[in-house]
Amino acid sequence: MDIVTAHDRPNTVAEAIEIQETLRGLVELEDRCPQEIVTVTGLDVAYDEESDLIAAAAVTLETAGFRVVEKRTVVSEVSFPYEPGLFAFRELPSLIDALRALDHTPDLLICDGHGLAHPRRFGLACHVGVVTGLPTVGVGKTRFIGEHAEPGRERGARTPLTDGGEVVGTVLRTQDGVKPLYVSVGHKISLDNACRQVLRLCPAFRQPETTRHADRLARDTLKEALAR
DNA sequence: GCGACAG
DNA sequence: ATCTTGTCGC
Repeated sequence: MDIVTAHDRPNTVAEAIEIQETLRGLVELEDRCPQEIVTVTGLDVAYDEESDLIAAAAVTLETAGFRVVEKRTVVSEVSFPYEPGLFAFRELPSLIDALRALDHTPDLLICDGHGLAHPRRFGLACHVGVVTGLPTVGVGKTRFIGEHAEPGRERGARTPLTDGGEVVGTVLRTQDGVKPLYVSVGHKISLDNACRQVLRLCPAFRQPETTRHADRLARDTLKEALAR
């Protein structure tokens, strides 16, 4: 698929923050998802502290049946340290390369990190969305910012995630009794639709099928790369 | 100044 | 993210 916007590689924390402040203005909040979301791509990475290697995976599924239709992986060296609020700069280069290698452009991207639920309202999901021009959803496993009430224990239960008086995401229970997921808008999708899609992608487990596939593929790819 | 802090 | 055994529950 084509990548519409080039992404900068900052050399300092201050530079990275500056880039976020600039790109945040490009996030589109209007839902521009197709009526029928046929394919969804899950993104995830795996790291190796010793070698500084990072393996990124992009797996595209058909929403009807969750069949894998395409998958790509990329192994490279990390170029930015982990910094809360800036970790997009660590994963972005590899993720974008994996996406670029896809033959078909998906209808939606599911990211393993927050979107608007970020200190500067520009988490990984927003960054991926702006760079690809595609609708993206941010799915976090733990809270980063904001406050929220505990959602009911049943699948589908949710409570708003608020920060500084504004709703920045939704705390969504994707299975009965499991820890909830933190869903937030990345780009070109409404929070309501984002939750609907995430719930649809979680028919049996806590995490979306897309993320589960990408997570496993990234891990296996890294292990294979380290074995040689 | 003291905690909190996506992956 | 990753390091890790046993163990509770379906």
